[in-house]
Amino acid sequence: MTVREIAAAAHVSIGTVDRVLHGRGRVAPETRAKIEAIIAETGYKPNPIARRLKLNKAYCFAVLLPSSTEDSGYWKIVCSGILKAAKELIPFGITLKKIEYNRYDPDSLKEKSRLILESPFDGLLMAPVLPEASSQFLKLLPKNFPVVFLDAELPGYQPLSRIGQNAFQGGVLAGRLLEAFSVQKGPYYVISAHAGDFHIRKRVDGFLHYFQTSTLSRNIKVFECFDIEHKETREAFLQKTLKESGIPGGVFVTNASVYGVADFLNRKTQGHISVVGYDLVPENERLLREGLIDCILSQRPEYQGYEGLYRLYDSVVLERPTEKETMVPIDIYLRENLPATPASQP
Amino acid sequence: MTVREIAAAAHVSIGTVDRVLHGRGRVAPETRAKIEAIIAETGYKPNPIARRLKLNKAYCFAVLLPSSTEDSGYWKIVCSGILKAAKELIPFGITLKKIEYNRYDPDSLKEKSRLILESPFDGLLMAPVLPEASSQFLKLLPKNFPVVFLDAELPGYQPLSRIGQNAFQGGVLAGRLLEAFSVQKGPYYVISAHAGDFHIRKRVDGFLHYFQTSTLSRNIKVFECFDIEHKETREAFLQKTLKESGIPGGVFVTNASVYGVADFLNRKTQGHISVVGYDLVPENERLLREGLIDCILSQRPEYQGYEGLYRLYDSVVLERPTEKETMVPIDIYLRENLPATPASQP
DNA sequence: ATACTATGCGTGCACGTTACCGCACTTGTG
DNA sequence: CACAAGTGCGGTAACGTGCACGCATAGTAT
Repeated sequence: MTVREIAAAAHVSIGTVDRVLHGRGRVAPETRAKIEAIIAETGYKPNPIARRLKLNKAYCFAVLLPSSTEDSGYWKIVCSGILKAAKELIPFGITLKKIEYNRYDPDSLKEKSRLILESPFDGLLMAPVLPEASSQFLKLLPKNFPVVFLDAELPGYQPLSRIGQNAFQGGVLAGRLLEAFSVQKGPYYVISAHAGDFHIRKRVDGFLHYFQTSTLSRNIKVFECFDIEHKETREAFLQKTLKESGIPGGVFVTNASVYGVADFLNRKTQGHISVVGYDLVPENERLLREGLIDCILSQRPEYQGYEGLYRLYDSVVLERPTEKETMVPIDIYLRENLPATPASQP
Repeated sequence: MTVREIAAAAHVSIGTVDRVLHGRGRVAPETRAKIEAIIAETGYKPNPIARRLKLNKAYCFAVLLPSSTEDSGYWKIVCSGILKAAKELIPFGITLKKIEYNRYDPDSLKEKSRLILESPFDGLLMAPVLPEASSQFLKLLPKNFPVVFLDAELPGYQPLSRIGQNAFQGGVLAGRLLEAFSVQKGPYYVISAHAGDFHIRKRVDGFLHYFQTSTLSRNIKVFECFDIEHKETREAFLQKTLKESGIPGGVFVTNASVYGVADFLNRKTQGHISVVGYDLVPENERLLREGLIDCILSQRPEYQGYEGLYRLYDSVVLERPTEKETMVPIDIYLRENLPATPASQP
């Protein structure tokens, strides 16, 4: 079905059909009704290809993520997914305006926000890990501006779409896996960075919940380590913790910084302490392969980035309805299912 | 960059540029050289949107899968992914010709192949689970005809693309997980259906390999159960096996039929026997939730179908290069990370 | 000299949509 | 009655590509 066919069926010109379709200009009520009837009846949808060709508009999407080097390289993986999608979308007129901020510094986000607002853009892909600064920034955007959230959420703000994970359930699963893989059952330590983050808190809650509901009763201690990515700080913290609280049967680290903890615990102490952590960043993958980490939970960061940009494209360019919220499955990685492991036997 | 711009730069008309681009008609050598230089220099790529609009060709892709009801509904999930992609691709002129065959009957595949060949099609998406019949069918297609394989592979045939999993590694992982989750360590039974299938054999090999290389020495027995999807046959087989070989500490079922085994073992016998199996079909999901199955390995069937159709689209319609082989990660599902589990706490 | 062919290239239409211009005709106003 | 303003609608030029038709010019044969 084309505008031309509709025009023929209604005995009018395509110009008139166009006016009905786009609500511009004036059309006699009866003509309008006739055309609308034909449109409804035939289920006409404008050909997106012709549409794109004619409009020939370039779209610019802003991408606002924490720095690639932060969170142990987690955001770099998200970014690679975004760039993969962006590359595919080049012929369709999509360009990116990518800006990184410092996730430890709300002022950095504010500054970068200003930078973003300087030039116009048609959609925003962001990870709202700094709730307040993010909220403030979003207030500056027009109402219903297309925004896609990755990873985190922002209570009170309803974006076009959100891609993330059930963090509470991730914590529950971490509990289950730590219990399954640890040789010495408890005590378990939870080591948490970014404890202010909404979804990090949820992970801790989930972990505790697992041991509260199961018949197992384990001694669990929750610690918070500031600046966990900094080696000296981290090791001093671990040293102190082990000294004061003793050696645990297992440890759950709530984010991608688990490799530093596992490295310290399983290289510097005797025996093996089971370690479960989050996110398959390269360092974690290495330690998992070496057996210093037992298990990594993951939230498909590359997929999140890739899919996130496509959501914007679908919604803004193709004007298709998009899923409001997608929960990414919680992936479990052991040494045995690391991606691209050269199989021991082909 | 457009043909018109190239034409202007070379001081010729777009017709001449077109002849150079498509190698049709005659062009003076020096004119050709000049145009080719400009093309190379500017990295001109025809606008895929304008191209599609002009060509306005309808494409038909054939889909050849085992019946949706076979393999405990596994193929239905694959299919849902394919249909999701097909729906998205409707505005781009893609239609499907979907034909199911009986995976237990090579003659059925032969018959359906004939049916497919009756009308023309531009690409083929298939799961070559019946190696010989599949090979014979593929011989009838033109050389370099675009074919995408899902799930299985066909030694000796190089398709446009293949999406599948490292089956051997899946078996290794199954060994690791059964060992982790079983209360009573061994003996372990492997129950295998479709033992003739290439990748099912690989799973068994991987499982055995895990216990050969690890320091654990477990008693492992491999059984084959024909017609495992049929309840009476299955239960008779299990009855007999338990009687002759005793109660195992854990069981690995090499395909989606694991729910029937788990149901029998953990509902009809005392205590809990750990069960690890393959593929998150609805029945397996239910038993995992109920705790009768401990762990399910999965190969993202929906993604495989979705991605498979997009590979054909990318290659045939957009004429983009496609990845030759993609290994899907081996997903691990426990009760705690089942998709869309309503979280115990929001 | 005329007719004919080969060569190299320009031109125009089509794909379906959008956006705008402006023509007829009606109605209002003095 | 003249003129202006308002109303409804037709026509058409792009967007960039693909494809076919056909026009000049030059070379060759009759």
